Amino acid sequence: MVVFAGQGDARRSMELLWGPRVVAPRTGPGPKPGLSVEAIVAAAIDIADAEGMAALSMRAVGERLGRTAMALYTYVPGKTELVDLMYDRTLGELPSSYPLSSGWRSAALALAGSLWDLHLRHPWLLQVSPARPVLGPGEFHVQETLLSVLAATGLPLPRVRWVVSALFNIVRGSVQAAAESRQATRETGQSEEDWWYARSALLEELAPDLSARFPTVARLGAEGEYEASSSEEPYLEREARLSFEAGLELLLDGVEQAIVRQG
Amino acid sequence: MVVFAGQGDARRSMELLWGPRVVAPRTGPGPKPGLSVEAIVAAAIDIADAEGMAALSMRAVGERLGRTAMALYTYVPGKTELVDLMYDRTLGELPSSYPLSSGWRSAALALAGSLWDLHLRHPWLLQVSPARPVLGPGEFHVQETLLSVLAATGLPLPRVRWVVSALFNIVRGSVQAAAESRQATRETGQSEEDWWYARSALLEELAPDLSARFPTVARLGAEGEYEASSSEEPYLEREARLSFEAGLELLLDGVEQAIVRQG
DNA sequence: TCTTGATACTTTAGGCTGTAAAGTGATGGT
DNA sequence: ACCATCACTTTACAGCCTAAAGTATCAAGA
Repeated sequence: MVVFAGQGDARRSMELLWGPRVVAPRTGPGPKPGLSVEAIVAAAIDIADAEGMAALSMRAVGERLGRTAMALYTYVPGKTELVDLMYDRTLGELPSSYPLSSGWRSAALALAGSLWDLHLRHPWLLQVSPARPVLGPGEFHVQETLLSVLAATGLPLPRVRWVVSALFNIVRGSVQAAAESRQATRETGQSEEDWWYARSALLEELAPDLSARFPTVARLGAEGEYEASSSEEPYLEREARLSFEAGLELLLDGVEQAIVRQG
Repeated sequence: MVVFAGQGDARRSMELLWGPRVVAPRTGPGPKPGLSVEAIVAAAIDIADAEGMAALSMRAVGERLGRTAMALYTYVPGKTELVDLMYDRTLGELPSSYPLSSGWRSAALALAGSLWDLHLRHPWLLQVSPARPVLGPGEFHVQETLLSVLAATGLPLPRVRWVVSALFNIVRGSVQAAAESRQATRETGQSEEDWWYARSALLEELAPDLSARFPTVARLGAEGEYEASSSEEPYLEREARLSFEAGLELLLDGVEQAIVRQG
């Protein structure tokens, strides 16, 4: 059974999120701190970037900093809060300037691209789903950036929020496909081609009536212009990016129409 | 370091996914099986539905069936495969019939609604992100349903796939917000109102310059017509549903425009 | 200068997890 | 009657998070 943070822990979390990131050196008795919250968060992010969220343990973070796992508890209340900090600090990386001089649409496209890049650099972001919003500066920063760019559509702000939410979800969903494919390739050491080849052989054998049961899927597969990844970009990753761009354009077309309608 | 399934395990997984769900009673020496893969999967789904993915352990599933954890390994290779089965069987629940008689748009809306309901009934679906597609009958069923409904737009199938992907992502993203809010309320025992109240007081205290740093967010909060949940539906859940519906309409507007454009 | 108390960090320990390996006991075919 | 087979349990182990206790280091007060 998971134990949840009480009132006091909530305060502690918020202080870590919003407090000063460079702490004044301690005065008074006792040894000086050898670490800092920010150093711990940075180390944790490095691990998650390089080896995935599954490899992120307190031991691993401690080891990377030359300490034991328990040493971290001097700085951070627990793993949950550490992950919240990783999440919020990483969101804070999103570039904030998207010139509206060539219109809101191109600004929105650029912003969506930044979001995509951010998630591809830190794919574990997608596995971190705080049960409730973290309410840290990074999360506010992302919301502010999205809202302010899309407010340039001239739509009323509550509707802009819906657009923001749809855009955000399209980005996250499609980048997830790209990131997972990349991670699977790295971790299994099996290329997409090998994986597909083995799987489709198995499918053929175990479900020979596949194209009768799922005709549209089969038709799509048959029409598939698979063109064995002529470029560097792996097939699934490319597919994910294309579907991201296409879905985004559709959404923005809808937004444009909404603008026209309301006059 | 995570160890990944080799070739043989892939076969075993696919057999479990595609094989007959009612196994013929064994002949030959030895005791008769007291459980079945389907019973185990059903028990696991029950646990995940009721207590969340974090509460799903092999011990818990075994206990629910009156066995030890290890008994399950007679039927299922490991927890990974069990989760894949849960995922695929649950996707198979999606209703498949969406009459196109009143047009593709209303069919698409109904289908999106079904997807939303399915995810709200089984919120753990969102936490299960198989590194690569499971390729089970349930997954195919969902793809087939989505593709066949949206193929009625008349767009070329590859473009339909992009629409499907965007629609799916909008549903998943917004239902995630709803599900997480619901889960947090259940697990913490703290209502949304209490949570917000405590948090906003803390924010005010720790980040007094909030509305200067994030003016658009602040403006949205100020214009907020929070109307303290007059209905039964909690605020965040209602917000999530509204944003789902609005985002979906925008996307479908974009699709309609694409149809017109291509003539 | 010696003592005191605060504090960074380590050690130990406990309860949880998934699952490998070995043991148990019932069953049906020979 | 024997025996191979197979469902299931027991035991064990490595890993996880983290509570609690112990240790070493430092600054200030007596």
